[in-house]
Amino acid sequence: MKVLTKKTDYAIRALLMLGSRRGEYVSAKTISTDQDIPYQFLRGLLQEMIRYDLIVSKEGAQGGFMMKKEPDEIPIAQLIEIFQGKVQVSECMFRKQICANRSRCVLRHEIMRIEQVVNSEFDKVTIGKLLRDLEAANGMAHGCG
Amino acid sequence: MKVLTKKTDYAIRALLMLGSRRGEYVSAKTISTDQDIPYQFLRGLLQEMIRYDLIVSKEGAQGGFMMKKEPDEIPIAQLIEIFQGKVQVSECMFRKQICANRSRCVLRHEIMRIEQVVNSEFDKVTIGKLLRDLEAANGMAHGCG
DNA sequence: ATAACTGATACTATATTGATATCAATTAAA
DNA sequence: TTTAATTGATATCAATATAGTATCAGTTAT
Repeated sequence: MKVLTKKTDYAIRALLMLGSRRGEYVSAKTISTDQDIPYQFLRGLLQEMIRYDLIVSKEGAQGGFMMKKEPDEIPIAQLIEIFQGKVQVSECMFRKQICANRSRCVLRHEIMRIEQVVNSEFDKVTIGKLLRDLEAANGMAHGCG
Repeated sequence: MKVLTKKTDYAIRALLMLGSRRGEYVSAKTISTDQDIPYQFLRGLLQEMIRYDLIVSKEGAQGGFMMKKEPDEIPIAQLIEIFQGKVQVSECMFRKQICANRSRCVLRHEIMRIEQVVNSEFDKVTIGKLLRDLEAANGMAHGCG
């Protein structure tokens, strides 16, 4: 079970790069080369992130992409939602048996509870937090592990 | 993002049925009809669960499947692992940048931490627990929600 | 004018998920 | 002892999701 798909993974990496170079426009080509992300695939992801107001773009020569939102205001939960759809553990799996009427369904509650835990974990980790972790790691004797 | 696939969902329902009729052999056909699970698909799932020692089978007329393990010893984490593969948030997404050497990678740690939280949640919910929830729900004024 | 860019969109390939079909072997029971 | 109900094993197929490529029009700094 893969929790993060390539799309989300690439998007996070692109945002980390933009986050570390705030105020400049960074081209898709630069991000693609630097982060080793397939160029056209990345273009699509960047467009999508514009639609969600996470970044802005500038067309033409010397154009590129730039962070719009604060890094701390971008939890990876949001990126997962954008690129993989809302986290849903399952539809009420017990409907056929006892859930003619759903809201009191204790089993559903159990499942929803997990859903919330998972989501809240992904909410805690923001691009801002990852950027700070990254800085700290770079400060240390280089190479990790 | 769908956390439980049909396979896992069906497997849980099948186990709940076997769990509520312990000591008897229940045929795939009965489970299929009762739980509205595609027959041949279910057969495959049951075979898989035999391989993992969760259930046993008896061939021939009046044959079927029966729980082998204690319901409390079957966390849905295990079913997810069997039918969807081990939960892995992602490969170290930052390798290219700083993770020539992985084990000290703080970012990787962040990701692994979430992985553990998610897994531990799915570990807490066992077939046994769901069976008790189910009983409690059936005891209440029928229909939930 | 031109080269470096993004916007938009269509397309292809591959993998995963969900489902069906078939036939041999086993067993309870008529 | 035949038959119907069943599992074991395996092959195949369809639908969907994921990953990646290609193309062309429009914009802008130089």
